[in-house]
Amino acid sequence: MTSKKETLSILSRGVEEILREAELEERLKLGRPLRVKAGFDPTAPDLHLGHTVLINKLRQFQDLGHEVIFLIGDFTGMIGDPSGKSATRPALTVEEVKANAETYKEQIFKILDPEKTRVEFNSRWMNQMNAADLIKLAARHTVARMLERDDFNKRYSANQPIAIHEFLYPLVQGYDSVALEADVELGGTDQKFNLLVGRQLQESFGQKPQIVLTMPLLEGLDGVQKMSKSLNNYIGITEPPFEIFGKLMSISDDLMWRYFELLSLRPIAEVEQFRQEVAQGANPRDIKIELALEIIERYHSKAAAEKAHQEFIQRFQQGALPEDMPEFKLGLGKDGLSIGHLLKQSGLTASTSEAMRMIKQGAVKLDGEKVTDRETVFRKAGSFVVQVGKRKFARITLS
RNA sequence: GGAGGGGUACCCAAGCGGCCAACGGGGGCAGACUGUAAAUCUGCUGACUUAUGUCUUCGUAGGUUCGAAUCCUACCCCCUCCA
Repeated sequence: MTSKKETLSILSRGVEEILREAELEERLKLGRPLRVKAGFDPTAPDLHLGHTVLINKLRQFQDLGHEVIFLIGDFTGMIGDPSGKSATRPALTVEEVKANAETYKEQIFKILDPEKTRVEFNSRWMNQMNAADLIKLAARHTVARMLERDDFNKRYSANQPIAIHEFLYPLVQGYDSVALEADVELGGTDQKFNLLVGRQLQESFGQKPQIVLTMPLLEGLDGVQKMSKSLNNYIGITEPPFEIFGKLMSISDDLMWRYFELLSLRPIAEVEQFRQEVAQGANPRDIKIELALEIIERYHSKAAAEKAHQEFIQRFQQGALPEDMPEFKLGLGKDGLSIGHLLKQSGLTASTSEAMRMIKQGAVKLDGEKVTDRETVFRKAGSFVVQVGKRKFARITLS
């Protein structure tokens, strides 16, 4: 059995804010499993490591014996959200939501225990509501309080439009907590306001207000901006192991500690141990390898992690060629094939112009030999390996 | 409805008749250094069998001119102020 102090330290690891911590302590003392809820948008079922920060936290609750509710916001997803941000969210069909939900499950159960996870859809209770119910719900909150939310506030004072229904989203999310009688709700820091609406609504419905736990948004591979697909600074959990390995190895040492804190399930003491080793001169690279192994093992398998590690060593420490690389059979034609066209046709460069640039920069190798002559023309049949930069390879057969 | 400002390459942003394939910054890519680190330095960053060559690009469509991202006309879109 874990002691109360330990429990709290596990649960507060990496957390941005707990509202309110005293309440959490108190509720833990009740000795019953707490209902822990986290909501997910049904539009983007492709999880990356940034999303897993929150899910990891759910897992920690689960490990401590609490009940985790993975809530899919299909009701709101089916309405769509035409307002606010730059991109309009498209309304999803029932089928799409279902398909996305399945994908979600597949992915989250690599972290969560399916036996101990309750998956819910908020359409279950929201579809029961009629207009009068919704208005009654809306009556429980005020415009002034809505305007406290940062982005509403900014838009309001900047005279930018706020559609009425935008006020309804926090209400619906908050009502989810009422419907589920949640004890705890997790969310990203950007969700703080919505989570607090949940607290307030619960209170107004005579429930004990949920404890709100916000998780930081994970920095992406660049170490600065939040991890997101559109910024292309992410690691998807379904990516091939070797890719994940490589991406993790290329993060900065500073970022590595951040990732340990938020992505690793190792005890903090162990991470502290690593820190000390590095302080005493250990190569941070080797610690980074530990991180990469752990993460690949979770989303793939131990064997896959080992294999990625081996391949990494061979590729980058011993300079070996990758095991599989794309193969191309190209025709020589009457006048032979120029190097520029070869690179373009094999997809190693986007255009012959780019091919020429790459050669000029010394990035192109033929069987390990740097190509210096941009006008190289192949006239004889044969087979060889072409490399562009550090990562792009292809086996070419000319005939 | 009225007045004004603006739309330039992946993003920001100069240019306002020729020297503009378009300054500068960011991002990205490549090279050096390394631990595929990070940071730093250097180069590249429209396409075309690379050529002191051609073609396409500055919201869209036309026009003026030997010549336009730059001037004119129409249209579309965005922003600010007024009603």
